[in-house]
Amino acid sequence: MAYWLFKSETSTWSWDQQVAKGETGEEWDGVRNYQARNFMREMRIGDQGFFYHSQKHREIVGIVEVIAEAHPDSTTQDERWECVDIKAVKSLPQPVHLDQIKGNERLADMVLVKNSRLSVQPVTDDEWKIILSMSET
DNA sequence: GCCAACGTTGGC
DNA sequence: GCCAACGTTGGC
Repeated sequence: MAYWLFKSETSTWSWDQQVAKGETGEEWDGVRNYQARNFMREMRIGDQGFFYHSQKHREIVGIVEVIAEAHPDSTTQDERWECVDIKAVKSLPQPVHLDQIKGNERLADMVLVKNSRLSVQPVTDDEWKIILSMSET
C-alpha cells in the first residue's frame, strides 16, 4: 500500500467538509497539474494519505483513504484531467505543522518541503510513520 | 500583501 | 523546440 498527501486550502475544501462527507467521500477534483494527476493515476483503493491545510494553517490534520481510482474530473469537460475519490478516516491526535516537519531532519526530503507547490504528492513509509509519531506527542 | 518558484502558453 | 511572458500557488 502506498501513502500520499493531499493539499487543500481551507476556503476551497476543508478537513471539516471532508469529514462531513463520511463514508461517501468526495472527488479530489480541480487538479490541473500533470504531476499531481499522474500521482492520482497511480493510486489504488485502500491507499492512505495525509490531508494538509495549506496557506493560513500549514498543517497536516487528518488521514484519508482512496475509495475510487482515477476517473474523469466532473468539474471539467477537458478529458486530460482525472481525479480519485477519498474519504476521511480520522483526525490526527494533534495536527502536525509545517514548522515541525521542516524542523525534523529526517523529513528534509519530503516533497512538501522540497516542492511546496505540488498539491498531490507521494509520502514514503518512513515519512508516514515519523509524522504519525509526531502527531501523538 | 509580497514575491519566489514553478508550470503553461504561444510566438518565432 | 526554444524561450519569453504570463498566471498561479503557497510560504513568509
